Amino acid sequence: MVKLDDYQSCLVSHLEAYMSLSPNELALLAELERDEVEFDTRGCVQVRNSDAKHLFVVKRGWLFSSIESFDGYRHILQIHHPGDVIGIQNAPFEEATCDISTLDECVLCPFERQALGRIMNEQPRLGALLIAISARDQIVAHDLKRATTRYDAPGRVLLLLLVLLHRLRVTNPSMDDTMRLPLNQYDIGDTLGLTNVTVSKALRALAEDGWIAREASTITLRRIEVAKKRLEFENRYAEIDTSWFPESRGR
Amino acid sequence: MVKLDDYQSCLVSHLEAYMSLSPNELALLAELERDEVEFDTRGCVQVRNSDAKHLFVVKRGWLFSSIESFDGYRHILQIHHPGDVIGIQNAPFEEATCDISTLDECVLCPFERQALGRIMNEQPRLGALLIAISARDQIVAHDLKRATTRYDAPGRVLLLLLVLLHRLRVTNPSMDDTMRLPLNQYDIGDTLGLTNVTVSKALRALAEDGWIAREASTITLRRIEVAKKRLEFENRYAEIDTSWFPESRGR
DNA sequence: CGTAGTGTTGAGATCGATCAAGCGCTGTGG
DNA sequence: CCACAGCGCTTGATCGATCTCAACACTACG
Repeated sequence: MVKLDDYQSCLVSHLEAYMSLSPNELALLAELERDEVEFDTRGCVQVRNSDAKHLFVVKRGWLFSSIESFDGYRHILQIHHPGDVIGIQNAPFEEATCDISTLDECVLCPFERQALGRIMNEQPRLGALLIAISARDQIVAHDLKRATTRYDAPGRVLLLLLVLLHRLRVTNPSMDDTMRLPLNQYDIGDTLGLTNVTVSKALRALAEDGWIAREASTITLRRIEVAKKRLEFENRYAEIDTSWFPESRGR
Repeated sequence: MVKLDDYQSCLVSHLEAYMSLSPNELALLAELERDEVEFDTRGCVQVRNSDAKHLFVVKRGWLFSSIESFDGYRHILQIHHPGDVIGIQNAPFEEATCDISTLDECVLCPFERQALGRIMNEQPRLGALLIAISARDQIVAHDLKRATTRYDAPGRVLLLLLVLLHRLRVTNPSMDDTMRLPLNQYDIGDTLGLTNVTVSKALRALAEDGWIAREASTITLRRIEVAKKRLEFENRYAEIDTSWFPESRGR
């Protein structure tokens, strides 16, 4: 258990990138982030089929949701960053539909699933935003799925890098084209339906063709605009249409 | 424009499979289904990047959401059945993120995106259920994505058939193991990341191995329980945990 | 100094894509 | 009634991208 009061809430930055929040909404969000739990690198946060009592706000660190088959294969469904809420799309199910693991040292804020119902009841506008962000993440997952069936290995890897960079920029607007990548090549492979071997070769090819520059676990993207066009990349993170949201409640 | 007042609403059957609805909630739903529009077989309902003003309730017929790349490839994201609401996961975006096309003669009920906000405001419990159903469909999409990267062609096709059968049973509880399949082999391929040729061979292999029986566009599944285990199929349609939903509003 | 985790490289095997030809059915027009 | 075109489906041959298997390099760490 660690207290990090000096951190500005990443969740608030994430949400305020799309909509400015009222004091009441901020107060409700603060409740979600009341408890903090620290997790080690490469640790396990949630096990599939266990009782999914909690959702999590990511305060620090990267995580991923995955499913492991009985023959040992792992499929990574989604990658989570600071400012994300994990578990909204699992809300329909009592038991966790996937494993959740850390890629980093992480600080998470667990909160009860009931809180989601309370938000929808008391501050429906905030509820709509959380739902919309979760829906946006699903669209991103669709984009990656399409790449998985349509592009070769280097194309898939490059698209994933583009997606990650644009996601990070939402909560770090000052970022340039360089990012730290805590995923190893097995992780990337399990996200894109490739093996670590193919990922290694794809990264090498991307570097040789001048799409990326690598240095340890840091990656710089080059020729981003060209890459976006080639891969038909759409930045799903740019904006969220809030025009249909219910009105903010005074209290 | 066609009136079909004698139809029991499939949307209501779909929702009541998971939660019984109050008169107020039913009244709000009825408003969504006020307008009816008929579409021809293999027609276009929505074009990507057009103004996504409407969501749709499916009253009759099958549809699919897809994305077409500029090189002509089509990727099918989701298949829609009577009783579905199309467009909830696109709500965050002003412009449609995908095309929507019919597979059948369809009857749809278009409604304004604002209505979703109103439901979340006035009947948050009903809003939560609609969101939960949309989230469930995303989990199903994840299952199919996993199959796409992990299983060979016959495995993918068989999993898709299992998914479709279980979805149809939600709104037709009396169904047996036979269903009409308005998808052609190109459609199946575009859903699973295969070509029509591979789908043809996969269906043939499945029939030879006794997993399915075919007759025109009708398919009967055999040895369903064994297939479920082999493919680690989970029936996401069985139940939705409503325990966290906000309370029903008296008015 | 040994071990575990990660990344690299190469050789052979495999599954699905591609290409191509042909079949059966349906609707249309002569 | 027949000829024809279009569509969906089938089947076979060849090709290529990725997987599998295996060996090895590098680093961190005890």
